[in-house]
Amino acid sequence: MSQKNYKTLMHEPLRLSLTQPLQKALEKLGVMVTLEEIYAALVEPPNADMGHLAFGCFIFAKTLKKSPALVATELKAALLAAGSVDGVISIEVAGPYLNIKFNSETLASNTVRKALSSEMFKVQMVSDAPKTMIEYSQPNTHKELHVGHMRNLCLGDALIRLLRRSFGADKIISSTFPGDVGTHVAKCLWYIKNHTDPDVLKQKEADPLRGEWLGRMYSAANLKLEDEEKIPELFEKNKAALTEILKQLEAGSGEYFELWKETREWSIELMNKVYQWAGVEFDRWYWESEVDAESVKTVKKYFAEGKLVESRGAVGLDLSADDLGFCLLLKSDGTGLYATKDIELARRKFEDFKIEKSIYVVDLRQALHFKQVFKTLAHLGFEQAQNCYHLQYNFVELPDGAMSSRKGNIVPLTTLVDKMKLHVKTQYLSRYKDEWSADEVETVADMVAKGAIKYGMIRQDTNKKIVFDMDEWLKLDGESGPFVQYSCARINSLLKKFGQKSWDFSFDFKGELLTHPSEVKLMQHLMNFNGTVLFSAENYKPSSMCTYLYETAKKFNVFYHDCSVGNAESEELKQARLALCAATGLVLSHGLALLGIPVPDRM
RNA sequence: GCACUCGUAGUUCAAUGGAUAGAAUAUUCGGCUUCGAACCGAAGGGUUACAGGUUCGAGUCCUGUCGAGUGCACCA
Repeated sequence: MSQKNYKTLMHEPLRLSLTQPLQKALEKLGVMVTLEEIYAALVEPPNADMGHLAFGCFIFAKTLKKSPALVATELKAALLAAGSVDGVISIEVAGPYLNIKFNSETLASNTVRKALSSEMFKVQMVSDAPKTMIEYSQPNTHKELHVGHMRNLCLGDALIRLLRRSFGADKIISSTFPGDVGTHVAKCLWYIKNHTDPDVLKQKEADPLRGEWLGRMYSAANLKLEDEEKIPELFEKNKAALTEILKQLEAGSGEYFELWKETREWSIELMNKVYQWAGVEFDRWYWESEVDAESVKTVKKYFAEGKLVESRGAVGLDLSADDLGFCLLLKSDGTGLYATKDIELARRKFEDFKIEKSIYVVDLRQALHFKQVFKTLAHLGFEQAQNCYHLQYNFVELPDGAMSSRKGNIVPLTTLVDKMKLHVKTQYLSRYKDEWSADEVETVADMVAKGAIKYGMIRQDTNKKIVFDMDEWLKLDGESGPFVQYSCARINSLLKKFGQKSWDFSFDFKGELLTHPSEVKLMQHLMNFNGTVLFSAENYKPSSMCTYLYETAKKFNVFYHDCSVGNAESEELKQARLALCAATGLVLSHGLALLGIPVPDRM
């Protein structure tokens, strides 16, 4: 991982409230520790019955030459001797830990009230954040988008949102790098010109699904070419044809260039359609066709400056000292490669946006490629190279093996979305068919489908592959996006039932109201919202956010089961519980928004 | 051959070097005349692949072994 070149701030109020008393007590024991170190050592106990926060005494054991358990005992005594800490009702020694409990009023005013006032969602968590670009979604034109692309898209989008919240929106720039040139394009165009009825092509010009059709033509082209490969005569003929197409594309003229210009748009339409559905926007689109020619010039310039070497008639950089082999940048025929383009692209990113940090969301097959590129960039004198990071993720596979648009055995994105929506409508929303308008059913089905697909793509650690099984994906019980959305819908209907128009209302917490264990556990968990956001962003792990939201929803459902709002013992308690519901709703909806998942009013 | 990633319950997955390794799913049992059952509760299910090492402490870090996947010079 790249080095940390920013400062994290102490942002969580309850932890913060303990840092000074702990620092003073530790000072009495003869240990000097910064507030930041204490803040970092305040962790969550294994369960809320033990305490709401725990302080581990391991780090001082060595300096004091005492066992951590003894330090804990002495620290408790020192804390008590200094007087009571605001809001703290008990401090228990449990082995090396100090388990600390707060009263409900303190818990509530630092979680529920801060959520209701929106303060929780605005607090600054980082200072001096580096200007960072995240590149994600690098689809090829002339190929169909499938569920594998979705993992990249969901991951990248969630990361952008989490980073913007944690580091500041103005520091984060999103970009995409679609592949609109290359042999895959040539193959597709070859097939259309030579093996498709011109009338069909004409018809496609008016077909809203022409982007999808183009992708299928690419698969057909591959099958055809593989088929004809066996016949030497045809093999040579096709090879010559593809070379001619590539030549026309490079020259920027000819019938294939014209066809490329038109069909390229069809693919872009499809991309835009998907991005719009997913709620994804890019600050900058870098096209492969745009850096292609320039990248060769750039590399030639570096070669002329003596920064690159010649080897076996080609140009590149020998990285064998770093166990990275040879980074090839100019083929012996003088043309560039993938790495050539990435060098030029990186240069532009650094210079166009003055970024200090660059993240690439690309699958793990490119691990060596990016190591070579980053090393080469460093060699060429780019200081930012040390802050380049390849966020790799594993593929989405089918139960019977890898997906390949070349072979045509893919699950198109549209198929997954359509099946998911249909499933939600028939299995769940059909019960409202007399109550809801058809429009609402459609809108809600779409939102729930988004919740299921995005959550499913993000929840898993990036290094683990996802085996895509449609039947499994359609099961929406248990840990899933819709589970979290459902909890929001429940909260919404509760608030409506008891007269609150929205989740935004204020409530003044006084006295011990939310004391039921399920209420306390829920509040204790709400306390960790920002910490989880920051953790997810810093470690590029949107999956942690999924887990957090699932647990929040789970704890809410337990509270909902255990504590009645309508039949609360007093009006005060009822209001307090409503406030807790509303705060939970806000945390869930803000959290889902950070994953790009919408929240339906009801479902 | 070398490099990278992974190996945790029947299955799919969690777990900043920290307390008794947690969820979901499947199985079995229980809970709607009740604020939404897309929910809640209970039970069983584990030698964290294996062997060493580092330390107060290892699923996590290091070394080795085994297994799975992916890369490794003119494709992107």
